Amino acid sequence: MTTEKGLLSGNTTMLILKLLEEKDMYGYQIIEELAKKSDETFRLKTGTLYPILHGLENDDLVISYDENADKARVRKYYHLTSKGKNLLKKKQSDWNAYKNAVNRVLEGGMGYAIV
Amino acid sequence: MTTEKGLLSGNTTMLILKLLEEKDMYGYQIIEELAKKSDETFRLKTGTLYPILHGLENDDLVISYDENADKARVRKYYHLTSKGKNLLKKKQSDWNAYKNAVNRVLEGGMGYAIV
DNA sequence: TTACATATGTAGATAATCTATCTATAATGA
DNA sequence: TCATTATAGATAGATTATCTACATATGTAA
Repeated sequence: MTTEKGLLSGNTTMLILKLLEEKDMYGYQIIEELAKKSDETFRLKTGTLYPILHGLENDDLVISYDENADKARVRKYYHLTSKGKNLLKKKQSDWNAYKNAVNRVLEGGMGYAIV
Repeated sequence: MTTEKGLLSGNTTMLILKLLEEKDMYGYQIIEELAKKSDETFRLKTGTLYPILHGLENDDLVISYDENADKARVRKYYHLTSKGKNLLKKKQSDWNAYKNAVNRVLEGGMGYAIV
């Protein structure tokens, strides 16, 4: 009944794409940057993020490449493709429409004027 | 891959409670009013709305009563309880925090200044 | 040597919403 | 009169998103 599961609900992909628009990042870094920028409101679980990244790569919205962090450790960086940029644009526009519609309902207005 | 299932994702209950805060309504009316106020952005499916209303009643967030629309037809009106009003307040505050966090990420800022 | 941070990953559970279907009556139009 | 649409409420089952929990492995600090 709590109803507030993950808070993110639906916009996770948009936020990930947005971060990758600014610069290439690896998974762990995405989690930390998103937490920082949202002031800890969003802290993705690995079980949420990695499957999403794999799905994005599978759909050619991002491409990945490996880079060595130190001798033994390898980081998997993700880069936004132009297809991914287009999806991001669409998702941002959807978000704005959604946000505005919620606000209209919460502001209790009439929807349209009765003349 | 569409990712945009219902658009509502998570805030349906808040929007229903908000409408009921203004006046008592029956299910069908909630669907129409929400569609009107959101300029058709949100048009709840009956399979979404009625289970939510039953859940709200079960949790004492709303109470229902029957009223005759005409000789044969009965409408089931829902009334927001004080418990429901409190939940609405909390959900509105959660929504604002969420919305602001998303906007912070989309505006591409730093989250906080490095001094 | 214990613990924590870094780093990636999968399996299974849960919750929210949707699709699809069902039952009825009233009103409208052909 | 017959078909369609609007009104009104409801449930079963599917889908999807995200979570919890686990698994693996290295580097670093206490």
